[in-house]
Amino acid sequence: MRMSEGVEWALHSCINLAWLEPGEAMPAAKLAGFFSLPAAYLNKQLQALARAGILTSTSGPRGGFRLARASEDITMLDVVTAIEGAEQAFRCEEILRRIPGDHEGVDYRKTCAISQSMWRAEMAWRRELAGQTIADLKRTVEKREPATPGNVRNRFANLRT
Amino acid sequence: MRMSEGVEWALHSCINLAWLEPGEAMPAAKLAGFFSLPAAYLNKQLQALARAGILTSTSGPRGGFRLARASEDITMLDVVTAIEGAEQAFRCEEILRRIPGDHEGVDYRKTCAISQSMWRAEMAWRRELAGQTIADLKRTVEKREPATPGNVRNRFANLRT
DNA sequence: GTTCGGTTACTCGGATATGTTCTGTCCGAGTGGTGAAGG
DNA sequence: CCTTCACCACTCGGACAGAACATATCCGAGTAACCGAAC
Repeated sequence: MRMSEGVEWALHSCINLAWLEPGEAMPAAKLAGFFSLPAAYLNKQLQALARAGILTSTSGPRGGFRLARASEDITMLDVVTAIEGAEQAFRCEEILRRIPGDHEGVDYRKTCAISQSMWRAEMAWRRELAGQTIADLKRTVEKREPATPGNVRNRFANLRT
Repeated sequence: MRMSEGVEWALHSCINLAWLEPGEAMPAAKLAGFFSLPAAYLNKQLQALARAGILTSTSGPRGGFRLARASEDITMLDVVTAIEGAEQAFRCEEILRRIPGDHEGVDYRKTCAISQSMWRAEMAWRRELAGQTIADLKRTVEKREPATPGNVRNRFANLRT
């Protein structure tokens, strides 16, 4: 069970976008250059965020990506779900159904004790992620390193390509 | 992010083992036959549980697998960890380190705000799983369907191969 | 000076390869039971 | 009848393929800025 590395990239990029001027767009190539990431692949992750309604994309010169809504309204869970998909990590295959007998009208994904416990655990995980927004992360960093927003904007301005 | 299907198999098999006579061993082929699973592949998962100290294995006739300790002392987290490995799902690649500057003595896996939040979420997930033992699952099923332990033993007795 | 239109550079978006992990299969090493032979 | 021993079926354990997914790359469609010419 391994989470895609794209989640880390997406979260960092969202925070960086939150530090830009409101309405300012940043192309994927620059967002990738910030962390020396492969541009085309980060682009793919950002597309997923756009499809999920977290970012909006603009084509052409001075285009790029920007946050589709306030950073207070984007949770970490939103980003994780956009990249990883909405499905649970544990997917009950209902192997109980493979025992001979009557399984009519039974959904073991809901009734199997194992499935229920796994679901509870996953909900606890989601609850934690849903309780943390991009704005929260931003605030945490700014409190520790107040110079960060300025540094980020500077680095973007000086990035070649 | 997808959890191995082997986790589901392993948990169901552990519960089945808990319903056997104390000290009774069950070969992988029968444990697999119970759910019509591929025997060799389930065997592989059970080997992982044995390596983790959850099961003990015996070779030769009348051999097989049995629980290495009381079902009260085997948590769902133990089983998940045995199959999936001990590593976190989210693995911080420390992309912050790829920004020019001084990163001497900094471990972003511990200090990065994103990594910390992901870690908290994962701990919440683990806490849930660690709070549920095989004995708990067993009790839940027995309460709903008291005939299950007998049915399971019967099915094992009548299984060919 | 203003407007219009063509050109151009830029950006996203999806289609296409490559590598890694999960899934599934196979066969050999070791083990304990079993049964026949001998005392 | 009891003991001994060789044989054999059984079981795990790890080595070996195939499928699915994540990673990485490339190129085309569309768009907005820009520049020059005409009015």
